[in-house]
Amino acid sequence: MTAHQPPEGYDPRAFEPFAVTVDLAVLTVREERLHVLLVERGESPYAGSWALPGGFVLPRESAEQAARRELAEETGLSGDTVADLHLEQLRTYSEPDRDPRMRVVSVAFTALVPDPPEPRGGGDAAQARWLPYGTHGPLAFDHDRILADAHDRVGAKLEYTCLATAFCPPEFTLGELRQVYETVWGVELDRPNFRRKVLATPGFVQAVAGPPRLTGGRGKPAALYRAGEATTLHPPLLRPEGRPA
Amino acid sequence: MTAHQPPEGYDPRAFEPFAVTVDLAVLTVREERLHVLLVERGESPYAGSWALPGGFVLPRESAEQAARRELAEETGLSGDTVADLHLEQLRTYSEPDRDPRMRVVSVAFTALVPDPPEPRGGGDAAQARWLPYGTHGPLAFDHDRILADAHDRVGAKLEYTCLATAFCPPEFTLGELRQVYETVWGVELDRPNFRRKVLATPGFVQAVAGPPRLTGGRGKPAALYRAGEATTLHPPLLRPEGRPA
DNA sequence: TCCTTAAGAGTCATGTTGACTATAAAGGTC
DNA sequence: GACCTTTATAGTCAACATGACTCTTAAGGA
Repeated sequence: MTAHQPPEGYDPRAFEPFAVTVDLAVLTVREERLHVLLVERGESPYAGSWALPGGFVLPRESAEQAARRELAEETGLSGDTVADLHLEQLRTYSEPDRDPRMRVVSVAFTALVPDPPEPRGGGDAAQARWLPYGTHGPLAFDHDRILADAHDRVGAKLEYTCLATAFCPPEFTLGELRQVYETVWGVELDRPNFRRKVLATPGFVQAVAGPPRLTGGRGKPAALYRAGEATTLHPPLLRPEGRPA
Repeated sequence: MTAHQPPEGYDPRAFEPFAVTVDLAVLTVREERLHVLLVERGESPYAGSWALPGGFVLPRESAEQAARRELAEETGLSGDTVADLHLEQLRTYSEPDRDPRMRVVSVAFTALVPDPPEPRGGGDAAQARWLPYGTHGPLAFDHDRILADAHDRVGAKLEYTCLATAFCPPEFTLGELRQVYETVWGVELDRPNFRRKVLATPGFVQAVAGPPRLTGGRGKPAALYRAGEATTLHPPLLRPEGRPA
């Protein structure tokens, strides 16, 4: 078969059509734990299971537009808020039997959100909720794998990009930033070394003028920072041990 | 719209269906230049332009299966050879108007091949050819962007994975491996430092017993190595300057 | 025989990292 | 109020990795 030329007599409409959907792995750090946004399925298949939010790509939108639209609908976030979120294509899942009902090719996205606003279901029934990563049972469809892939990807990208700031509110302390790394990687980092590394990387964070902020309780107040201009880290901030699987 | 539940009255078959295709950015290093496998389009749109090889995903195959099948068909490589190639999903391109004829969502893959066997068109007309990267005019559809994304991705992955060995034949010299880095990154690397770094990374390469091989002409014969067990580089082998755009 | 090319061994100064120590500034407890 | 705990922030020091080199070896070509 030649590139992009259907074989003789091929008419895509003659086949059972492919449905194209988006799935969203929306992650946040809340109370020192990684949380995922999930919806509970009401119907078969997988009725009663948790699933990643998502939905069909409409005829005139791109997969990314569909992802932002679904995210707004399922979380009740405003369009402006959703427009600013860090949204990144993860990969596409296309196994023929991943959905028992029909042929569905799904473009998965990873979204990172700072302060987790409690979601409210959109106009319709499905209630989206934040659950601690790993505490939910098996997810519907191949969503366990999608979620695991998203976690792997985010963990890897923390090493060589400034992605961690996407988990933080506009102004944050270095302790909060360190907490992001510790939570996603599941390790403890040395405070002074982390601080030295972040401040030595030009453009990672920029100091905010003004008084330090109380950390919410104990300890010495911490200085505030904003995300900087840089998007990549050179050299990278590597995980303690070797790379995980 | 609730996750994976079509809205009321929604029937995917009622819409113009989405076609799902794969596009392949097949790269190799030949004569110290990066080469891309391209096919010449015979029909409108973009008749006469070069395009990435690719084709439709059939109803019962995954995108990756379709990619390997298309690759075998368009290069004339045997199924076994294609089965061993390094094939990696790049990302999915889904802009509504990327193909003027119909709605086509394309899953792009990057394939890395070692010694470039001159391809022969499969049973059908399209002649696939290796062209030096950048010497072809504008490609059909959004393939310039796909190819650029593939190049970026490969360049970045050379830094922190053992991917470079996928460009090399089963047994290779460190000079050939260095050539891969230099060609993809477009820089010159210091020979002794490159050697030290590669040999110091456990599992990157393993020495092959036996006599050294003549490099094909000048210079001292070089020892041969095979790809090792490792898949990631710790610490990474960073590009000389900062990261490119 | 001499020149050129590339492999491979080794040196040295610099930069980065991991492990630690110490001090400052908050809240909590008795 | 004295004292403990917690967290931020400033340093120190040794191990390690890197970039820039030099030098030797072993091939082909003129």
